[in-house]
Amino acid sequence: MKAAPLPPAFADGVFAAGCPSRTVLDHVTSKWGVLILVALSEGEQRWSDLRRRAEGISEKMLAQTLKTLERDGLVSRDAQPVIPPRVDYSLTERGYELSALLVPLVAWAFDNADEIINGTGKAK
Amino acid sequence: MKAAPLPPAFADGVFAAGCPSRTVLDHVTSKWGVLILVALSEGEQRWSDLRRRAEGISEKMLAQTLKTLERDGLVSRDAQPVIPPRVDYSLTERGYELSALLVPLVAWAFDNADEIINGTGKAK
DNA sequence: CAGGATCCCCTAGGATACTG
DNA sequence: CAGTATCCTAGGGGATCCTG
Repeated sequence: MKAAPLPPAFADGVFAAGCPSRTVLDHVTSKWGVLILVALSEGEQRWSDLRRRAEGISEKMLAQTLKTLERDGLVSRDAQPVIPPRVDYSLTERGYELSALLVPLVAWAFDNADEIINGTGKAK
Repeated sequence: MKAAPLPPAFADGVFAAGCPSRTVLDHVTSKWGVLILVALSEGEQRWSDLRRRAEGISEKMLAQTLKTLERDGLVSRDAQPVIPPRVDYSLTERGYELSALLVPLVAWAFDNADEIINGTGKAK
């Protein structure tokens, strides 16, 4: 099976141990990173929305993931000074760009999950 | 920022705790899974090639990653009964399909890594 | 409501040595 | 060459309690 590989320009760097892309990939493809990014691709959402949306996520991990993504400039945080507090999260332009790549990946995983995990038929 | 979200059909399942896609995503977006898949998108490669290519990977993790991907039907293993041993790895059709989604992601990470990590300007 | 702060566990992942 | 077998640890990630 031959393929559409990485442009040769990337071929060097991407596999290098010290390449910053390693870090970015780690953040972005972390257990919850993907889900949060994809969830936000549907538009601005509140903390509690995300908490319920990404079923199974702990408060700690939601906070941590959000903070990392914010530092990376992928997610923007809008805290409103009201009581009770209200904080909305949304994608930055760059985050949106990324989510456009992530959404097809997640959709693919969803489509193929059954066959991959349960070996339900080889057809495709 | 509004977006091209997941088709509503996926919206439910993907975020559910028990969804098999969680497992698939974990395998595929694992630290080394992405790199191996992308490396193989360039064509069949030997164990030792991959070991050198994915700079920093340990033998243990290479073996483990390859085995998981093989079980998932994404990578196929071709062991030739010669001395010294020679084993080639390549993508299955499904793995190839997946790599087509992964390659742009890695390329994006590579392009944006510097600005994300070092905050080198906001321009794009 | 939206988190911080703590404590703790588990396992992904590294290092090293050995083998068919 | 292409792995397995062991041992070991950093930190990803969960549970719980606290607060502006």
